[in-house]
Amino acid sequence: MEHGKPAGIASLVSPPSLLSQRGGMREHVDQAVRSALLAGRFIPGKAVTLRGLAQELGVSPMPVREVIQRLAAEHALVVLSNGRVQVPKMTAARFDEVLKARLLLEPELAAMALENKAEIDTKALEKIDLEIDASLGTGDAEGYMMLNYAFHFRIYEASRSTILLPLVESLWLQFAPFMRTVYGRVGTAHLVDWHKEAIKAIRAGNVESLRESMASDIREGMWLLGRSSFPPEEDKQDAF
Amino acid sequence: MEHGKPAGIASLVSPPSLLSQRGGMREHVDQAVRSALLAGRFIPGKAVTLRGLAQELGVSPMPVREVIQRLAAEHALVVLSNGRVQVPKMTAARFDEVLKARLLLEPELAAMALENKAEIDTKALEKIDLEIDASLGTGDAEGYMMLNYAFHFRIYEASRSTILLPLVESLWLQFAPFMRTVYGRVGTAHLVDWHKEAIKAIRAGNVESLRESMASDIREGMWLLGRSSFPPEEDKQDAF
DNA sequence: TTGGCGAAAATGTGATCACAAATTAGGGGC
DNA sequence: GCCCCTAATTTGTGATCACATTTTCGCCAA
Repeated sequence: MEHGKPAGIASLVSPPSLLSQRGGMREHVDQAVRSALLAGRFIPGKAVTLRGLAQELGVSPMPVREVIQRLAAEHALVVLSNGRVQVPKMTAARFDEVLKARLLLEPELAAMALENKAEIDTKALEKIDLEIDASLGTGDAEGYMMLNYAFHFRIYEASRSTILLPLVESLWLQFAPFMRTVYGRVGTAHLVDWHKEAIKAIRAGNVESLRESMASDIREGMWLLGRSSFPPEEDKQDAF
Repeated sequence: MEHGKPAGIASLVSPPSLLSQRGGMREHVDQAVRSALLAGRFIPGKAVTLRGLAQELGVSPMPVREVIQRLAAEHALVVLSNGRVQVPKMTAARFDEVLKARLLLEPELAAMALENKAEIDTKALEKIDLEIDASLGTGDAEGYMMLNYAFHFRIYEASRSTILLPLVESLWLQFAPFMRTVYGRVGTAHLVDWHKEAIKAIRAGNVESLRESMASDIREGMWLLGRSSFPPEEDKQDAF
């Protein structure tokens, strides 16, 4: 398995705004790795090393250790039995379950968000959706993924949820890296979304319509991924 | 706010079986704290200190730090803005969401488990249910909670789930401490469960009946908690 | 070229230290 | 008694170190 720098994680390093607070370094590393995961800059199966990440982010290995444990708890990273850390590989079973979980939780979250309709900036959503169309046109997979994330979570955050929302975030962290690899193979051209229908449902205050728009968006977006082939289990994810 | 030792966390210290492996200390601490949380030996709002836990478990603060980050990522612990760590307090909003999430996920998990019916040891479930009745009779709240956890997850684990199951575990870690405080106030006498109906549904292979049994069990078990009063928001969970 | 053996490098883990920030305790003045 | 200010203690954070294990690389023989 070839190694190599995890491809510009440090690219989106936030200026030292709150880095001098308590846990500032950890927060910095956490956001950097999370963004990288969600944007698909980490390839499934890729090894993640403590000192590597630390050097790349310009911090000591210490905050990186804590962040890795944190992300491992959310199953965004896996710690093999030999201690090595890597981005988990997708399997057919895992994929089916992620789809099921998303369909259970995300429409519900959207419905909850609609109860605080005033907090949903549909104008901003339209802007994001336009940028999504643009990124699809240029084939910018990474940009598409971040924008798609922004679109969904701009809605979900209006739910003021403290339980369901973190669960869904964990799900996104888990399938995003795989998503990226598929887009790298088949491109983003055939992608269609139900964002415009969702915005319409929000404006109309139609909960049921919003639920169905989100469900359709998830189902069709994931369908493209599901038709793709899963990595062969050359070596087991972890040999206990 | 009074302090005090977190009450016998080290009680269930496993013998040094696999403690010399990689990450052995961390695994040890992780299981100890998780068990304590699920059994309700941590009271919501209680401060959890790094050095305190470390000394109690006979390890250096290092593995404790990683475990705390791990549990904080699952929202089983919260890291305040000043760095202090505590067991999160329950609020009405959080409680409603936990109930909603449980009703969405756990019946589904039980249904998935029934697809591997052979892996569900109904004989063991009956034994656990008997012990639950016994613990209710003696008012052993801590024992009841661990047995109730065992009952549910013995079923769920048959689902071979790698996505939904961890999400549900995160939920249990979040409401267990609160559950314990309520039992401490109102006792466990009025507790009724649908475990016998669930076992019957499993034996009959009746998926829909199992779903409803689990939903009823969750609803009625949580109803007792919901009627209880939530801690007044004397001080905010976290002052940013 | 290929397979395997041994040295060298890399990696995670646990421990310890120094430091800053926050909490707590104590004492003095009102 | 009550409040406020200061000192002592506690606590989390980041850094560094030593070590065992693992992986990787280089070399030699078949």
